[in-house]
Amino acid sequence: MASIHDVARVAGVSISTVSYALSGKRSIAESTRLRINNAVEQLGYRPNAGARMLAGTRTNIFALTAPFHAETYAPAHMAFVLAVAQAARAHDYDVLLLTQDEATSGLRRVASSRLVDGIIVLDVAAEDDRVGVIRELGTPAVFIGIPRDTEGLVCVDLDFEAAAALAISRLTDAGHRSIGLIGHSPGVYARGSNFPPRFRDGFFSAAAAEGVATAFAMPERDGPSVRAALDELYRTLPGMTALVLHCEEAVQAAVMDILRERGLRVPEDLSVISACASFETDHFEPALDTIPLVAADSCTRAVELAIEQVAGPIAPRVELVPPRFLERGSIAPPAPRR
Amino acid sequence: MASIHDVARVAGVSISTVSYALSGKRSIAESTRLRINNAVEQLGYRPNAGARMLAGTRTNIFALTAPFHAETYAPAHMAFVLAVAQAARAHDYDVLLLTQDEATSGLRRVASSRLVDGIIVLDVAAEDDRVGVIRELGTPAVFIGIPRDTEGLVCVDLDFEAAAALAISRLTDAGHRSIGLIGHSPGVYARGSNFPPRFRDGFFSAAAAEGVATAFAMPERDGPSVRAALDELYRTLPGMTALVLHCEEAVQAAVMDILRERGLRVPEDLSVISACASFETDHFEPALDTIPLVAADSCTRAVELAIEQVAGPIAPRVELVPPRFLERGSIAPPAPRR
DNA sequence: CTGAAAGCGCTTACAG
DNA sequence: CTGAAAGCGCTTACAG
Repeated sequence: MASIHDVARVAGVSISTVSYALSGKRSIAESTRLRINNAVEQLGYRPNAGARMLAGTRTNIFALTAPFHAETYAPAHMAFVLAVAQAARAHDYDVLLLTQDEATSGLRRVASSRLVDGIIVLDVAAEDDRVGVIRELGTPAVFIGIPRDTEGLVCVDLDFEAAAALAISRLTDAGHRSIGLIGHSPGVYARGSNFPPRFRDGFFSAAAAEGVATAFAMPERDGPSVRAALDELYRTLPGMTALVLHCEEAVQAAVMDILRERGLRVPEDLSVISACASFETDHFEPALDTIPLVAADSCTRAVELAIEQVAGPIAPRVELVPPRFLERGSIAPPAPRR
Repeated sequence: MASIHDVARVAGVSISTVSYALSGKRSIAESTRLRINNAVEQLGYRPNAGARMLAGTRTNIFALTAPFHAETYAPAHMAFVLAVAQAARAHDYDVLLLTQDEATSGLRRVASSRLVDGIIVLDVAAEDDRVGVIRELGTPAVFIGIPRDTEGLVCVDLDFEAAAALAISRLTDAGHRSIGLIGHSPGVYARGSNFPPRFRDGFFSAAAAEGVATAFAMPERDGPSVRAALDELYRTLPGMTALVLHCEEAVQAAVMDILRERGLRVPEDLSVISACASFETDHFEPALDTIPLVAADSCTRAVELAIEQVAGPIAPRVELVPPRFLERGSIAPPAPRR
């Protein structure tokens, strides 16, 4: 494997000139740069990663801690993992994957061995063991999600409260006064994941502010459970004219199937919004108005903030990404009572 | 951050003794070892990762190339990614995640910069660009999956052909002579992923060898498409008494729903086997006999083979993991024709 | 059982 | 615009 000495010899310069030419950290005569580039090309030279880490001030690796539990919804989880990896690569960073059985010890290990420059934290729980470890380590870190105590932390996330309020306001604008919410399974809330309660609470408080009647159900992902959830909503809210879905793709699909099966038309008989889903919602029949959870939005910003921290300390903060609304025609004025 | 020199000073020994004490590569007097361990503890010493990479012969990092496409089934993909990460950690290896937009260039980058000791390849296509790059690089690599041309490669995978044959033989043992197969969506086969055709072809050839009548359908994941697939199977195979499912969880769930809805009892009216699924199948009603795709099996073995290769070249090979059968009572003798 | 020293391949002040 | 050299923090022959 060619080293920087080989390149220097072939190009007829010193190794420091090669290093500076490649890093761009000082100006190099055009002719010199050309000879160096030719030598690099000819030898297939790539700087040794270990030597760079040791001599330089950074490793160009971020740790990604993304615990995966029984309740984790794989497609959304995957979308965030990939979005982090892609955002990192855009800044010449690689991503080291840490698993849940090493959640806190893995952070200690990679940070104190200087294997990584910083940490991106996914799947944040309200009470999250990783918070304490990261405070203690002092390593640059960004949370994608919001723990209960954000003291001293840098956090980025979709504004789930605002997303819920946006759903409510779109529906009230159309005249709806009785709105149901289908959330995740009870296990997801019990697990302590940070965003489902944020959406739920945002939903209830926005609805209360508007004086709107609400009902809430948390089905499991099987058909019978979804059917029961819909029954429950109609029972507690007989005049329900609109429905907000904040749940997995399979559950949303099941809801649409069941509505169709019962002859309930969307939006004529029921207006429906899909909120904070990380999957496409335009293949539903009909396509649903959606407030998307765009993994790339939060992850791109998280990587930027991590890189800022590598350069030097920044002020702790909680950055909320404003929700967007994609209109597809699944909202209509409420039908007269049947 | 404490260095090996600090440890040596506190313990009153040379740095080489510290290094050997920690690596266990030569015997150390009990009293010396104790002083060193105390110093390590007291200083919170962790060897610098970059220095180890540079001075040592290995980085203790594997690259994991796991491209993710529109057709990728996230839960299975995730299961394999995690299984690789866990298996790697069990051997003190970390995992660097490579994304699809850098599939081949990323391999070149991490291998020739000596950032990783080897490569684990997931989501292998029959014709896979990564095969050529890996042959050319000569870096230790293990494919989890089997490309068309395995010349010079080390591959591990579940024996999908044997799994299909096992499904057929269990059903023929019970007396079935007309067996349907519900496979993945056509896009999965078109994408060139290696295992779906292996299962399908194994199914057809085992059935042919037994003189069994077959039918095959490839639904999309929506309810209507699954319904149509079942209709198609019953139309082409009116005497169908058994069904093999080799498809996503949502599709398997939909099949069970539709059977129930049509009053078809499992196993009394139809025997069903779930084959090569990486998710649990015991929550179905009834629980299904299953030939599981156990991510940990292939991934553990893949990591072992990668580590062997780091120590020195090994013979190219294709290792097939034999399928297992989990009996749960969803097979019965065929019912008399209705 | 232990130590002194070379060397891994870079980066970056220091010097001109 | 360029070079000689120190140093990053380890591992590992070499020597005793």
